Amino acid sequence: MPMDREHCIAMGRTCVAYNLRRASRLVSQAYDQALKPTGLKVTQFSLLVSFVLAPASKMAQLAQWLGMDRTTLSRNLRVLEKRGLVELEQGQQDRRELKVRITSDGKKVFEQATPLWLKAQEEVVGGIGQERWAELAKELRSLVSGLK
Amino acid sequence: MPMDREHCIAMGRTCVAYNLRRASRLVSQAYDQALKPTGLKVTQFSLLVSFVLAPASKMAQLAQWLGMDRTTLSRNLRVLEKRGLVELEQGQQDRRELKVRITSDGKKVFEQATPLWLKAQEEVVGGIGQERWAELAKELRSLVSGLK
DNA sequence: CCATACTTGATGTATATACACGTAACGTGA
DNA sequence: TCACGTTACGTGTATATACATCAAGTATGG
Repeated sequence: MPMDREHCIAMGRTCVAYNLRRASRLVSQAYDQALKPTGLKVTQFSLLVSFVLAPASKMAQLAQWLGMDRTTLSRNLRVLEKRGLVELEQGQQDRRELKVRITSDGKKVFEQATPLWLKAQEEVVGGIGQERWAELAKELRSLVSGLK
Repeated sequence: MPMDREHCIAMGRTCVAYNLRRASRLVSQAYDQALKPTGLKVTQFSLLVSFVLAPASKMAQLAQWLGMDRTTLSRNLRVLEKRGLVELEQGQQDRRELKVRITSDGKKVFEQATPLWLKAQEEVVGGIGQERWAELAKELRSLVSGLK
């Protein structure tokens, strides 16, 4: 395998991991900046959204849905728990299970964060327009639908 | 700001940060898996590519190009340096500057990694096809071109 | 020449991420 | 009922990421 300049340029332009990671670094920074008044990072905001969508869901299930390792979700949850934004409850039938629920404090912060999220969203999407982003998002989901 | 189900579904489908982060988690896992025999993660492979492309470049410059915080690059470099894949050299004129150069060991690992990278690349891109990915990548770059 | 502002990179701290491995609880067949 | 495999989650460890802050070198106006 050659290591010449042309080859490296081609890899930089085409590598899916590199291009996605770079984009997500930059985009996450924009959202984190916007959410700063709430003390939330966009990762945490996304988790709150998923708890509202799927209340009292099991962690493994949630992790699968988020395309995230179980243990990653576990640790990300602890951060929100420490801040009192979510509660973990042991399952009734199966005592191994942990159900996650957003607290009233969590709801408050979430509602405070939503307009800030929207501002970041508009700023970022504004670069290419909603239609192009909708198409892009669809393609992205298609790209990763076969993985894992 | 409402917190109803519809709203949350819409946020999940449209949030740029969430969709990019999710995609990059899944994609990175695929590449990391493929690169495992080399002990490299795809982030490290990408760094090696950039050192070949821009030999002896300054860290701040490189970080800017990679859309990465200076301090992130600094720490990621240390990992490669510990493994002896890159060397850091103090600048001649400006003693603050650090120039990064890939070592011969680094080249060896890079050449070993390249066919494995290609395999992951084909697996991931295969899901949608090269043309659609090329278009997608262009849109992605356009999306983030205004940030930072 | 020097005080000061600016540049370059490193450190402290915190979160995000995943793999390998460990532990407790559940289910099941003998 | 109990031994064993399976399932659900946590821990240890390592890397990735960024912000706030610090230290040192450089540039510049006086």
